[in-house]
Amino acid sequence: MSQTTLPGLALCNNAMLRRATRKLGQFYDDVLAPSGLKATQQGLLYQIHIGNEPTMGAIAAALVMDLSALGHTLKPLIRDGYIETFSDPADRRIRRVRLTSQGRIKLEEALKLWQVAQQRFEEMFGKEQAASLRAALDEIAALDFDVPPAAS
Amino acid sequence: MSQTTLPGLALCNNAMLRRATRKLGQFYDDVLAPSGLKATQQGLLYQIHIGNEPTMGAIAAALVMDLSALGHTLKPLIRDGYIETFSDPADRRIRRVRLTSQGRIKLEEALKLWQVAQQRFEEMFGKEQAASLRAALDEIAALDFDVPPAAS
DNA sequence: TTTCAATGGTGGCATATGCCAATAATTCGT
DNA sequence: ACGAATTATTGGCATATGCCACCATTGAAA
Repeated sequence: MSQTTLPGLALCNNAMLRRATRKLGQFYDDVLAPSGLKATQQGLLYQIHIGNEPTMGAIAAALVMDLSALGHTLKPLIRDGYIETFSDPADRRIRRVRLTSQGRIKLEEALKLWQVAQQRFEEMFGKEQAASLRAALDEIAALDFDVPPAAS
Repeated sequence: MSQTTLPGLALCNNAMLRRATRKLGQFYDDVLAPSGLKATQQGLLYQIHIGNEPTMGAIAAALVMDLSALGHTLKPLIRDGYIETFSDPADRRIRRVRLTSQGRIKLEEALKLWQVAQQRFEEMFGKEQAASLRAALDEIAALDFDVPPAAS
């Protein structure tokens, strides 16, 4: 009877977010499977595609992702020949990323599948509700939890 | 100009969900850091705590998580002495999980920090909005994307 | 220009998650 | 009771993500 009395983790915003992410991620991954890409990879390719040979830092910032995490995540995509990186001639610390022609083809293929997943999900969840959910999620991603000390 | 014309990934429900999860996860993790637990681990300890010596399968189902993933995630917690598993006497295939006394203490400690994170987030995002967000996320976790073939 | 702090990445290590192929323990049909 | 089908886990391998330490390059100060 304990479990009916205690609050459960349904109150934790973070836990609920992760749980829904697992669920939705599996669905998008399933639909994208025929392309051989995971949803995260497709998103990454797309982000690179819409950027203008973006820098790693720019991509990481756009995705609210740790720079080193991004680096790790790019590796399989580089290995599989979908993207390539190159140093910015003006500042050799900077590395820019772009799709290879193979990457462009693969992205196009994956986008078709993505549309299927996206549509199917919104059909079940509600297009309106999906839009407001995305808005809320965007707000969260933009929140500025003030960094602790920052003794300037 | 490409990037101002093309839709960006803000339309992808899955990508937005992941992005928000990264952001919020980092925040909760930061706040929980003094306890030495990640937010995922705290959530797991809590889930075990409110269950009645739950089975691995029950926990995985509640969290909409792959059973093997759960197994992997439990390892550090077992290693650190916060939880322990034991076979169900009635069905030795089943393994049940429970907190150790050390785990109960650690969970209590982490819960205090969790409240701080939870409160701070809701203060910024809005208590009402957080509640409806959780409701939406719960709905997603409960969706039944009909499994493909299932030729019964 | 010599030096040094700041910027941008990479590599190592650890957790989070998933899929698939064993394994072990049960259950069931005959 | 025996062997097939089922159930509950574990282990191996791969991606997703983060933190921290370290290296290369710049830009600014002395």
